[in-house]
Amino acid sequence: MIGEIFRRLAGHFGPQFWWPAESPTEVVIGAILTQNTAWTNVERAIARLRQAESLSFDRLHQLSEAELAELIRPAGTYRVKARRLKAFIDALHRDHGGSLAVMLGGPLEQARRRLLDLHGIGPETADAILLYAGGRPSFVVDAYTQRILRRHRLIDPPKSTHAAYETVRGLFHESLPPDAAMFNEYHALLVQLGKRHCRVNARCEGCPLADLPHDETL
DNA sequence: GCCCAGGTGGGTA
DNA sequence: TACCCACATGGG
Repeated sequence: MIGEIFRRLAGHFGPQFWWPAESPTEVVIGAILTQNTAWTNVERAIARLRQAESLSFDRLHQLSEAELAELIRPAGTYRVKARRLKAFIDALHRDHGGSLAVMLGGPLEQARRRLLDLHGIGPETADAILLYAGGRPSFVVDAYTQRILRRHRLIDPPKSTHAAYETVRGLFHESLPPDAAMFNEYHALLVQLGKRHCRVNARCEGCPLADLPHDETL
């Protein structure tokens, strides 16, 4: 069913060109800035960093946390995110010689664990960095994905937010070949579906999954 | 004015 | 472990 849903969404929406970042560095910054935040606000913050010629780990390493916070202010929760960005960059230099490729390399679950151990990197941010910055086949599960799968009764109601995340990620990993380009596209398609059709209590008219079993109240 | 957005961590029971 | 809340800007 996971594969069938992908085929339908890809046929219905077409290519997504998701995560329009110009570099892996920008992906990492965007991944942290977008936590619980609309992407338009992230774009403002990234534009300010670019304007200040600070869109690199080396430059961010030089900035004080307060200076960084001021630059990323349009992204919201900017003091929190400045601390999280600093924590990431500190670890990158301290533990991986400043190399993102080294940090994101090695066995996938070990690399993921290294990210999860950092302050401010939860499962979704870790998977977004692995997939979009590292090209690693680590499926990104967001709120849309969880609701879509619940709506179509492909997962049980979550016991906890953590268990729900890992359950959904595991379902995609066991149902699909470990293909980063496909994981990338699939996540983007699920976000499209979530925004366009699969909203809480929304009707399923026009939805490419409308003929599949579902519960519109979820 | 109110709710939400491509979450996470800390505190409390 | 399982909730509850702070974090904060900009758009609908």
